[in-house]
Amino acid sequence: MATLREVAELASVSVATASRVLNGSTHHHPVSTEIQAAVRAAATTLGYMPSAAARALKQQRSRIIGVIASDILDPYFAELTRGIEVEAARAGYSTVIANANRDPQQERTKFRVLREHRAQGIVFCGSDIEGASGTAQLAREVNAAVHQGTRVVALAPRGFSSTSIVVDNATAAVRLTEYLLSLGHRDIVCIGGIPGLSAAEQRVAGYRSAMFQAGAVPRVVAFSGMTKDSGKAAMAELTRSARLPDAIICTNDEVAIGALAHLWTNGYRVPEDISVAGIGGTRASAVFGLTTVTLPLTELGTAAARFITDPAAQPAVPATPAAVLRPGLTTRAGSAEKAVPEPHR
Amino acid sequence: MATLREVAELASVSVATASRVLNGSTHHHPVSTEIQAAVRAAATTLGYMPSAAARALKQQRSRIIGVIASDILDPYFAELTRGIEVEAARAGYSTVIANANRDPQQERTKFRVLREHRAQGIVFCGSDIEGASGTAQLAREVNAAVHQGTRVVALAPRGFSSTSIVVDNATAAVRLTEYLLSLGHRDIVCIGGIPGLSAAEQRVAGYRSAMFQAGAVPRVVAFSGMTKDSGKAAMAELTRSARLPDAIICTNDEVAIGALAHLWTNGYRVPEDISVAGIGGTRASAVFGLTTVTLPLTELGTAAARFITDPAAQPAVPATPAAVLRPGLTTRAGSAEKAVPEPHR
DNA sequence: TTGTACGCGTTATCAC
DNA sequence: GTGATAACGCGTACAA
Repeated sequence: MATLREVAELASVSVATASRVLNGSTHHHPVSTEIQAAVRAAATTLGYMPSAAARALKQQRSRIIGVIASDILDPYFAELTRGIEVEAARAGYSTVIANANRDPQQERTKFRVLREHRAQGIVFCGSDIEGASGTAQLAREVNAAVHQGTRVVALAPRGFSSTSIVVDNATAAVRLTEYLLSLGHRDIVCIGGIPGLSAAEQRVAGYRSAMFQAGAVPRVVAFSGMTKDSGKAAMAELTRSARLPDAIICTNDEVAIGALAHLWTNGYRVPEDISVAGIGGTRASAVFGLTTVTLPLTELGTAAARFITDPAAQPAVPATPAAVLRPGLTTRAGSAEKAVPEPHR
Repeated sequence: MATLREVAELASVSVATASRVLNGSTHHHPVSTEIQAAVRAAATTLGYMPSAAARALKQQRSRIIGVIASDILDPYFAELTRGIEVEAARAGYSTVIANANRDPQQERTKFRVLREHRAQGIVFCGSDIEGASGTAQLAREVNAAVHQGTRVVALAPRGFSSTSIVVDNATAAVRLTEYLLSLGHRDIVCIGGIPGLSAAEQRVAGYRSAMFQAGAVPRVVAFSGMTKDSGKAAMAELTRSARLPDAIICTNDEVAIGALAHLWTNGYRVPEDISVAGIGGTRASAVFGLTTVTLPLTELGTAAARFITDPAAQPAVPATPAAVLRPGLTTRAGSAEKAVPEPHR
């Protein structure tokens, strides 16, 4: 690939001039029109493309935002990622997305690579798994990086000392459970998600506390995953048992959609036979008319990106946008059929 | 961030020695055990992290694979991306994923950024939109890059001269249509997708030709998008019309799932009232038991990544894996209820 | 076994 | 307005 030097030679000017024309501040450092034309022509014929590596080396910064997504196949993270990406592009930054497959070891690797590339900031999408092999080491490494000045943002509960922009998962689950109780449901079962996953645990805890509060008996099943597949499997298990519960609360929308898939493809009617609800508010949930708590995914991503790109926002941590209960078609219609804003923090 | 020089100074050795220790070329260039320990200790205390920029500049290669995804929210591309990423990581490469939002202008921008970073190869996930503003320019730029030696792989039909690993969309649609006809359906409607999108057009063309072949009348509706939302909207439109068709063929799984969402949430029974089929074979399609043509997404991604990471595969273009018809629960059970392998190319 | 010195492509600081 | 030239951090011939 052609270098600046070659362009300069072809245009019979110095590299400095070529640099000024092609990458630089012609405004602060005027170059005559003819020479500008000559340089541009040379660049075109040579197919010149500036080297990001050389520029980063010289300027000591990268204009790169690193994103470590727990599972890029989960629309929850895909939407977060998209929010980050849009805002980053607006500010002239490139986004590097790395998929960690919910594996702390992979998170560590990706984190290291991103740091080697001198990413200006690194965003973690997805919470940690307590006790998983590598979680503690990752936390140590992140803490060290933060201490060194790297900007790290967590968009989910994390056991390290980064900036965090996190919704209140427990409260979201409480509101959702209260809503289902208000519809007259008592036998409400919760499908659990991944054991140890902080966000899931918080949601389950919220469900439990709301059930206790109402004098109802909580029942949590199927700590098996956060995907449609695991939701479907959990629902299949439940339908095999003697009596169907009144309602199902799932730790996220994907699990809920998986549960719906099982019910629909097996002749059950929702919500007549059973109510189903999720947490997240992904686009998919809207398509299925799922009752859920919408978390402001795009806004979370935007806030994270802005925190990294905006040098002025140095100490200020962006406020967490509110989660909102969105009643849908998958729960029996009730009297409390209105959106309940949930401010917090 | 600490540099190699600082590490060397702290360990009282030369930068050359420090480099040898920290980059593991110790095998070809032995360093005494004590000095190794000293260097490593210094690196740890200083929190040394090698600069990818400096290394790339020196070594003239990046170990980066760039991926330009048409729509990261579409699981089709997410699965492709994941396939690329896994194989890339296996070979010690980092994957940079860029989302183009189906916009040729954004594709151009991302492509340029990836080239500036001297990505060793760039993979396009998603086909082009004929006639869209920017498509022609993008093609010109890609052709120039290819001509210059950049490895570009397209995983969907594209109007430029890159390597391409593409499934035969037309044949996939033909097989699917023939299958529905074999079930006794005659009034089969096709939901079209995005106008001008090559992959969608090819699939629609396959549907049309199979219908003509059987003496049936093709009807294509709703060229509005490739998302669940657009599938749902198209289905809503169809259910408003006088008579429901026998079956629906959708250009991709997302649209089909959107159609199913409308049917299920409005009391229709599938496949009793109407059959629905998609193309793609994403995980989501399996969860819903959708009849579809499975395209080997992971394999496509793997092949693309391997083509880029493996220098030996210089001229050889990987063979395209086969697409397979997968009858599901969303089409009336018939006599031809077996998977039909579809070899091609 | 260890050290010296050069260059990768770019930008910034000078001088002219 | 334009041109030399010195870094930026690293890897690697080559020398010792």
